Amino acid sequence: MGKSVTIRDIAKEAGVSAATVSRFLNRTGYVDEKTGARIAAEVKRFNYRPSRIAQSLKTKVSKNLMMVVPDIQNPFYSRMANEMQHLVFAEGYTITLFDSEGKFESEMKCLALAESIGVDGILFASVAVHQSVLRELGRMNLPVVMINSYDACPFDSVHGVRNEGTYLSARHLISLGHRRIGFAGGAVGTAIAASRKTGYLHAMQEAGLPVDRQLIFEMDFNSDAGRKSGTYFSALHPMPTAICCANDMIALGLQQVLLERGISVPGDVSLTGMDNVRYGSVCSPPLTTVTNDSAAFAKEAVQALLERIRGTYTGPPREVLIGRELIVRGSTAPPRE
Amino acid sequence: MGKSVTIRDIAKEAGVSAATVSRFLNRTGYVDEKTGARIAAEVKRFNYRPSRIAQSLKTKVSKNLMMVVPDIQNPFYSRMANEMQHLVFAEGYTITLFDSEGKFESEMKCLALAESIGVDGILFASVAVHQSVLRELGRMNLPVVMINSYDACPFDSVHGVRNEGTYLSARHLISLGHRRIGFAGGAVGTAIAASRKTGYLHAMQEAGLPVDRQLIFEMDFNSDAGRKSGTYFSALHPMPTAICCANDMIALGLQQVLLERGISVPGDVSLTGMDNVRYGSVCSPPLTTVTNDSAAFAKEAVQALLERIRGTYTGPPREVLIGRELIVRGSTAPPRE
DNA sequence: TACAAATATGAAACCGGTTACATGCGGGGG
DNA sequence: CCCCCGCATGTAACCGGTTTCATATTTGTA
Repeated sequence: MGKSVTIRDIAKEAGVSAATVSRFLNRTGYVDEKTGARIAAEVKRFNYRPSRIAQSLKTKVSKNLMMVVPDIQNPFYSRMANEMQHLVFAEGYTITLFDSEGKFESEMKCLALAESIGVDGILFASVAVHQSVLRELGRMNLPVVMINSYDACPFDSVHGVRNEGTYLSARHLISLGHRRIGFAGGAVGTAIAASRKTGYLHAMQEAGLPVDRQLIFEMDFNSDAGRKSGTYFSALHPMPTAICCANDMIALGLQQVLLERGISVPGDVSLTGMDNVRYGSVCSPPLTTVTNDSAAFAKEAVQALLERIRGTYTGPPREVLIGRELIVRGSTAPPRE
Repeated sequence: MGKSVTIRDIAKEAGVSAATVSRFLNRTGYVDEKTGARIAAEVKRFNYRPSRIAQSLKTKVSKNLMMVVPDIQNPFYSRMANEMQHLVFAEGYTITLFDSEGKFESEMKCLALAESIGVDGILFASVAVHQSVLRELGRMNLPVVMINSYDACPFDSVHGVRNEGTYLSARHLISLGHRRIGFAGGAVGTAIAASRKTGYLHAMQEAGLPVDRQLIFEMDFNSDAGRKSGTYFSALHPMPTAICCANDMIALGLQQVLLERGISVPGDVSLTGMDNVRYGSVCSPPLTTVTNDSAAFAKEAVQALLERIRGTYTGPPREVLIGRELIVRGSTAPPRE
């Protein structure tokens, strides 16, 4: 940081007191037009910028938010981060980035950090919210918005409509005529993985289709897990004619294994993902998927948080649901007769 | 932020002065063991954390760095961001994220912001560094590390070996026996795009192969541009037997168009990318590419910056080069006879 | 034994803003 | 003519730490 020109320097140059400069800059209280012009000139001349740190100390408002994500490399979160940063910047806030890697110990550390650096609020995205995290958040008594965590919590939250994503993609497969539909799930034990599995089961039951436990393979939300599930499904026989994946990364990994083994997509097996990551549309065949509109998540979360911070809204916790949409691309087709 | 327990609260409870508490917590100056124990107990009891803001105001050290990236959604940068955040956190620093979208006006705004919030240093990644940005950075007199910007600058910098990436991939294509090799380039006018084109040209000339201007298509660093270049190249005849792309996103877009048109990869056309983004390995065929080790970028940049901040190094600007490696996967093969 | 050095602590100033309070001046209403 | 109010500005305290300086006690040593 180093030292820089202070409000008293400006005051001296303009021949007024620091209080007057402050009043002028913040448009709080009266200041003569002539005086203001002099101050403005000195501010410009010295390129003076008030120290946010000094301001924060006095006003107890840091204009800084903490953003916690489980994996900034995941396109869903990096998109969200991008959007959030721009939104809050427009409102004069900065964002301190913290990547928890989904580990609850890191989340705890990050809360301690948030407290010591003094943020005005927290945008908290987590795949599985631990009780002690909730307790700590409660104790801190800070505005918080929980993102994409399906666990119940006493804070404002924004997430996708529960179970909807895989419900939409599975229903799409069913409507194409598939009956033996597999499911490649995410990390067992997380609320989000459970929700995605439920969507699939719901679609199956609604259509009166039997659920074969052999056709369900659960592991994790990344492409490695997708490859493993590809190995699993391609060893089955008969293979399912379609596989509903809990997210795009799984689907991409799975697709790669199928293609390696000469199993055609969607000729032999149809595939659906979920999240609509950028790369799904660039693959061959491009992946049928369901949107998970991170920009909308960002917008709602930021808005809710700022309303809390500003006190515009003080009621009970609100839950914002982000709708989803099926995007049909090349990886799905009717089953071969 | 709101109000919280202060050092004087702790001091009062422990029956000492604030100065003693400060000395104890920072291990600066003498403090009796018994007294220390009492202080420690109160700190624990009240869950006291010193206010970073107050500390910063007095010490002029914010323990906060600004990270500027042109596109946090680009896997190269999100990986880098992830790595950087963890590295600096381990050293007690936080990161304020700023996404400039590659726009120089945003970069300027961000520097003003950096100055007012008072950061200890800047990790500055940019695809094309504008003169006024350099001037502003110079004026600010802050530790800076420039990342991946090939433009000359008076700061520490870390970037890939100039021209190396596409040189490696083009040479690989040549060694497979290709002679008509196309090039799909990035945004004309940026130093990085120029460097990648140069690598390709260098490999061609070294091998004594003619450079056909028809086989060079330059546009941008994303998959849309890749699709456009796919349209361009597939309309050519004869088509090149291989195309060297300036990055993976271009290659993925290009590959998609080729496959849509029934042009086989690598049967009809071999394809190389560059950056080794996660998704390249999941596509089919998986993409032959060149690493651009963002974790290494992060490590070197953070280390250089911290050395400047700590004054461990005070010499002239240093340039760290990150080596690259060819990764041969399924998208390249010898040309069909 | 006496004096210097080491140990232990507190008072108060300071960092750079904001803000409550005091003050002075000019004009309008009674 | 006096009083009160709106305007304009200054003084000083304050936010929560750190740090300098002073002071007191203990320890070490000549």
